[in-house]
Amino acid sequence: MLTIGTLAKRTGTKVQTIRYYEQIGLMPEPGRSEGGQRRYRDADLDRLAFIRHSRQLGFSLEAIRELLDLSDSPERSCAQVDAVAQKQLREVEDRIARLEALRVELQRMLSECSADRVADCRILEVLRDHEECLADHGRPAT
Amino acid sequence: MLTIGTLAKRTGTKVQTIRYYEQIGLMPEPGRSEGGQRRYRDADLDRLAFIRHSRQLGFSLEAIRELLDLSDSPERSCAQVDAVAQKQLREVEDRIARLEALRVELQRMLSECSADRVADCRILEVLRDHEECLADHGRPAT
DNA sequence: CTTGAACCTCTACCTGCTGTAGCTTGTATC
DNA sequence: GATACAAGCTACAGCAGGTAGAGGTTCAAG
Repeated sequence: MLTIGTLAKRTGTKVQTIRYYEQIGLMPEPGRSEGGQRRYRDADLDRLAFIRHSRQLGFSLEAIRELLDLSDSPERSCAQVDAVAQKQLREVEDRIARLEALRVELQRMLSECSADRVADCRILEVLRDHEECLADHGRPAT
Repeated sequence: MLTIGTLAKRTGTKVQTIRYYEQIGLMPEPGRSEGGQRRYRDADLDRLAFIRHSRQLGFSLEAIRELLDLSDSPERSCAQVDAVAQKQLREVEDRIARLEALRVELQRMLSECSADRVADCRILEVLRDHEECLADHGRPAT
């Protein structure tokens, strides 16, 4: 029987985060000690590790929920698992592309500014006037 | 005198967002009509455009606040402006690097899985076991 | 038996908005 | 002047994905 602190240490998660995952139904409600403290099994440790690792790969909690559900039915086709991962890959690629555009723009901005007074600062000028931008950055980059 | 809706349309911002910026002190409190509706000047439009454009380049509201403050003192050195932009560039580069690592990992995961049953799915295996990862992805990728 | 670390619940806060409810104002048309 | 309707107003709740703190209880070692 593992305490919440042990789980936290072994998976590199904060204690509060584990309780949060329980609250949103991502982790099951564990058993309790006499005094009411959470007591976990090894299976819970595995599940939490899965969640954390998926988070590190950028999956949303919703996607992780889906992956966990899928992995509970081992006889089903893994096409759905594939689809979830593909979607995640596309999202990551998207984000990279958008950030890349920002990077180029920021670099250009910085390289252009050689003024020393704020009044002549090219950076501020570019920020003031979208027209001076070459990049197409419609959405904020998340 | 411009209404909030006009400002919204011209800058591609939602009306609520403008009110939110006012609430957090990023936009000044504008004058009001007899009936209490906000009425803006052209300077407000410029300021909002600056904010929105900076947001599109990924600057945080805190950074934007700083940039706006700096641009209010045109005689000062623009070194600080430069510093803010540099920091933003570094953050973007960081995020790109982390996402790039994720991309590689996700791609590898996907290419390895040729099972059709969930039970044999490589993707789920990799997610279960961090050790199977080559990439070093300590933090979630934001 | 006492100490002190670790646990408990509950609530609020973070960023950067977005949406809704319920009401008021402004303006164009008749 | 009456009326219709868009657009404005305030206030509050909610999103992701947690994090922090208050104030109190339990567990395990010595």
